[in-house]
Amino acid sequence: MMAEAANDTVRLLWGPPARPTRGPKPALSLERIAAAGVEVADAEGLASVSMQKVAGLLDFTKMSLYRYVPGKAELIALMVESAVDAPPDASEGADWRDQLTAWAHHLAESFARHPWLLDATVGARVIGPKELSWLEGVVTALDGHGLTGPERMDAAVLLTGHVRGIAAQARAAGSAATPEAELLAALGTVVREHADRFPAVAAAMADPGGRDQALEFGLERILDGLAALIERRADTA
Amino acid sequence: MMAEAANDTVRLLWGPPARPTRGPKPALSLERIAAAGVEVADAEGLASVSMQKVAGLLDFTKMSLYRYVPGKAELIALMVESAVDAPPDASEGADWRDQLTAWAHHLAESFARHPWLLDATVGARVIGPKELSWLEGVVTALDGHGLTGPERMDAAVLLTGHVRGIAAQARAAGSAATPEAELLAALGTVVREHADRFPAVAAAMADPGGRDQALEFGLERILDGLAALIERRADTA
DNA sequence: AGAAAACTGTGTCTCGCGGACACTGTTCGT
DNA sequence: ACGAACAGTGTCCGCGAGACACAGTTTTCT
Repeated sequence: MMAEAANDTVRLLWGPPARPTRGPKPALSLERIAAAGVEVADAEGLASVSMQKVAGLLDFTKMSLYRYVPGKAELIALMVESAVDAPPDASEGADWRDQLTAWAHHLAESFARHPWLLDATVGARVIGPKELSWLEGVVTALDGHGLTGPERMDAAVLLTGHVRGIAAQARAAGSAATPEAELLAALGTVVREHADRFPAVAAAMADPGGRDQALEFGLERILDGLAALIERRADTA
Repeated sequence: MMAEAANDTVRLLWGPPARPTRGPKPALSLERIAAAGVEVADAEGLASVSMQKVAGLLDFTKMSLYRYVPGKAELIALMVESAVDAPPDASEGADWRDQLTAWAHHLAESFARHPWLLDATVGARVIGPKELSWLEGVVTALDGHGLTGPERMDAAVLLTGHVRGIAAQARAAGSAATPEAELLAALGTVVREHADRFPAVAAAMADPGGRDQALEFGLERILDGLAALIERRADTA
């Protein structure tokens, strides 16, 4: 039964548009539904996405959505596929390092545009074509530099994890007036109050320095590390 | 009002045990409640944690929990603090690289023991002492190697992001019979069926090679990258 | 000592959620 | 023309978080 659900989702994300014949023409479409869901999530967060709200935005009943989508999980999967950008195509001229840099920046932009993607892409789920093409981008960029298949996949996990971490941090710090900023301020207060127990963090937070370099910083470290490995492999080849 | 909630949570996680005087003695404690929550989450996942279930496990009414905890968010914050291990203390003898390696492995173990920590630590939230001490661990290990405060914090984000990514992947692949494995199998099928659109991923997945190296792989790359930076800083000093 | 105040645990209620199901109305293939 | 397949609706259920009023218990103040 869980297998059925997985198959349903796979068909929704990967299958053909599903062309039935008889009966009234559907007034809605997966695209419109997904777009409405994205609109709600962008405005009020993923937690506020409910069948009611999405249907209401389209001037339909909640239950009518179930004619298109088996359940909420599938709706969110569609929203992810709809909201995530297509990865930059691997410009053949650029070397792997430039390609991956562009890749990471584009992915970070997707997360910045739709912060709820962070919440929607946690945990086990069926992956869609667009999401998979991001993975493909990394693996392609690293092709032919002496790395094994699993190693290239690991590199993708590494890069994705970093961009996600940065996006999470950016969301917490972003848009000064949001309740999230409240929490960041609370963290600062707490650290200052307990500076004796957390001297290193307290000192590091007091230390000025160009902020907003977090994406770049981690990215450069990762790419340096990959470059070192690639060089080592080239030497021993 | 959101600020109130944040302050409540800070007080719960950071404040003193809160010693009231009058009235009947509380039959419960934050520790027992958090432990019960952890038990539910370990057994059935974070999504199954409800006030009802947690209260039932303690043979109490749902509403009695609200005498201890302002709401569900705070309960989960307590659960996180209760479930996460203490970071390894910075053995003075070891160099930063060994310290961070141990750090990453220990953190990964926490995630392995309590997979729901991945879900519980997404998004904006108040951070507790134990969680903060993990951050302190990284910043301390990197102290005195020419890195600025923000850079050391960025390194922590980088490492945390990686361990999280690995934990997420491990959870998806783990315990063969779970529904999660179903999804992984579905991904394999999909990639094989669309090998024309995703040749690099298809090839990489077909490529054999020692699996379960993902944590090590990314960690080595990150540490190599950090080592390169540290060396560069030492040269120009 | 006694009364008032503060606190704990409970029962009841509301609202919003996801989803099942039966029903009416529409459209197309035969 | 007629019946099958399909679209959208209304009603219903169970579960979740949380508000609130209440009864019982313990401390503190007069």
